[in-house]
Amino acid sequence: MPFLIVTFALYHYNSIFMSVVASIKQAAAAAVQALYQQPFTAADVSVNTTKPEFEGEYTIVVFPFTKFSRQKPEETGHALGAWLAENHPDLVAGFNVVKGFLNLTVHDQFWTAFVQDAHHNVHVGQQPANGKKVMVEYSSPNTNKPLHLGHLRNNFLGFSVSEILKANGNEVIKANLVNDRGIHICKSMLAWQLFAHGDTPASTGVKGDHLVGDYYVHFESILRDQAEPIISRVLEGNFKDFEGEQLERITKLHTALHKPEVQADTEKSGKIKDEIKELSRNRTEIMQQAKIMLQQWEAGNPEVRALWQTMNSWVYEGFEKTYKRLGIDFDKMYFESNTYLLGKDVVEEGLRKGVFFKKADNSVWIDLTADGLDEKLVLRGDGTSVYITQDIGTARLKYDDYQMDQSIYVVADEQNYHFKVLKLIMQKLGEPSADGISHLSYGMVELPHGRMKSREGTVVDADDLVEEMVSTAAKYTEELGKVKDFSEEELRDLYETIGLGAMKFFLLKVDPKKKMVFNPEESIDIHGFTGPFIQYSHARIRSILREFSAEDLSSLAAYRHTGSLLPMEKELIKINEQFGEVLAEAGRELSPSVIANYAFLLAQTFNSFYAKKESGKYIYSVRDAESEDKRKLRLQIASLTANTIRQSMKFLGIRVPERM
RNA sequence: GGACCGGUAGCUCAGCUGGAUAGAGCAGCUGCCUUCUAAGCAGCAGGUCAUUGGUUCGAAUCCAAUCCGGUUCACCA
Repeated sequence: MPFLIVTFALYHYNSIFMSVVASIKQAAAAAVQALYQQPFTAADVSVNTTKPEFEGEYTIVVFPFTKFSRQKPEETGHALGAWLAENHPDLVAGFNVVKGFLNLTVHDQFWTAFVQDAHHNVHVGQQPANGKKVMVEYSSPNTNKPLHLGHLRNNFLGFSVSEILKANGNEVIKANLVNDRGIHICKSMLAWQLFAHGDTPASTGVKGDHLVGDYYVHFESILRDQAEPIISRVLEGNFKDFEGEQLERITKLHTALHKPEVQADTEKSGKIKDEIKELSRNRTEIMQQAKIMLQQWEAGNPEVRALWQTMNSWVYEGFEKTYKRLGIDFDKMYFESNTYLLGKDVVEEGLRKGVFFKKADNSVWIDLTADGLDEKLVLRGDGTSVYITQDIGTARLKYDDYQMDQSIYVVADEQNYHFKVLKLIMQKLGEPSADGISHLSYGMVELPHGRMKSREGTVVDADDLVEEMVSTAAKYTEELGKVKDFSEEELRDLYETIGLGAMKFFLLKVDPKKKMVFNPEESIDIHGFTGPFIQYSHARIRSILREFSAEDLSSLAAYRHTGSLLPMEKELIKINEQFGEVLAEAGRELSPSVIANYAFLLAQTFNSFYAKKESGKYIYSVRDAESEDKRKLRLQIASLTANTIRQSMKFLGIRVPERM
């Protein structure tokens, strides 16, 4: 019979302990093997938390066992419960069976041992190193404009997932692939050249990324002005702005637009109009100039390169400030100006291997129709790269740099198709990095009135938003007046902690794959399922602990409660004990929202514990506990809860204050 | 049209590897500050889990079909 490792000795914070749920599962699997000689593993056992109306903490569903027990569910439950109570008396103190559910009462000693060892353990719930290396690429901004709301979800997700993976024992490399070249930055450069009269961040006092972004906006407005007459000419049937292939295309579009079936279909006609717009924009003088500038950049024109260097450096200075304020960091920066030519050699190899094929115009393709996708271009006829070519090359570069087991791309769900294709191509090429590629796809952040559109000026700027969140936090805090003795510096730090906490929590509490609506009023809320609620709960616990001396608190490490536990004492310890499982699940699912939900439950449970009143008395009072033993136990529980809240928020990238 | 994602309370979301009477927060309504921090707590009210069918001891959860919303299917990045 396989013996089980469920002893108190395991509860030492530098050793790996098994969670209660895992222990129960393993014990139950052993029970089934012993009682019914069935090969049953822990993973096959379904364990739930016991509903409050029944006695016990965890419940084993026994229906699956009745197949081979050949007994009624009740009888099977009793047999299983009796076996567990006899063979694991340390774990199972008692049981009852209701229909097909075996409710187990975990031995109080299990809980008290956990509190003793975990209450001051800053590594609670974490896993030791597992030897796996994971790269998380996130943020990946363009250098022509400042970060916006969409980037915030990306940044917080990427950072949080990285921290969660670290806590699960992985070595994590946080990477940022900056899109620092291309037509977009040339637009900013050109507009700056034409209109800035030499203005710099230093001369204007404008943050670098915003200054560059302002000229991008300037470019776009001029482009709009120049494109308008061309568009109207086209709509009137005057194509004098076009020649060659473009003329052919625009003529076709114009004809199509006037077909009655297209006129009736607003979606179709809208698409055609969009294409006409796009073609017209390309014919404007300013766009032509920008394109020339891009060619000069590619040819290495020293003046263009110098301007590019300068303006990018302004942007990086701005980004640096924003990242720092957000509490976001990276281990490795990649720049597209270094990677945009990569991938062509891989395509050559693929061509030789027969993974790709050439068309008559010399363009290179891959046929993915067998995989339910389309044919996909990987190299243009003139030998230049497309988006995916770069990504193929960059994937190889990253792997050459780090040989990681997994490479996670934090990118919005618009690009699901792209990453599916990328992984497939890498697999067909037999690249060692292929199987580790995964796309952490997240839904777009929308505003109450719809999607953000930069051309319509509905983009929410990240810096502005942070500023607004922080000042709102300041306003609330001042109204409550609880920290009047704080210094200027302490106050500023507190406002940052709360404002950013509210924003990060708001963006992380929802399942990443769901698109979300960003409602400014709700995101600033501090009540209910919010960051500040959890921060407040932490501050309150710290305030309780502050009543006790350092000696009092340090003596807790040697204390183990031996009496029985009251219901909410047990409940709180139980929830704290689940943190390890929660952290593991968040790692498996790459989902910070799992932790956000957990942290809220924990804070909420503590608040109930704190406020529980019977006949006018606070029955879980720490200070006025009914005995010295209970006082110590509750100090441990309070300390444990503050610790778990702090840790869980840390994995979301959110700080918790001592007072607020 | 194909592929992928979503549809759970008035609103925003948990729950989805099948388990007991579907949970939170917000908004609405009641109470509770001579309290270890009321940014809190306790309670009331609010549901055809998009629809239909199937699988089984058991379905919000799995399967199929349908309906609605989104994204995508560029020699843009």
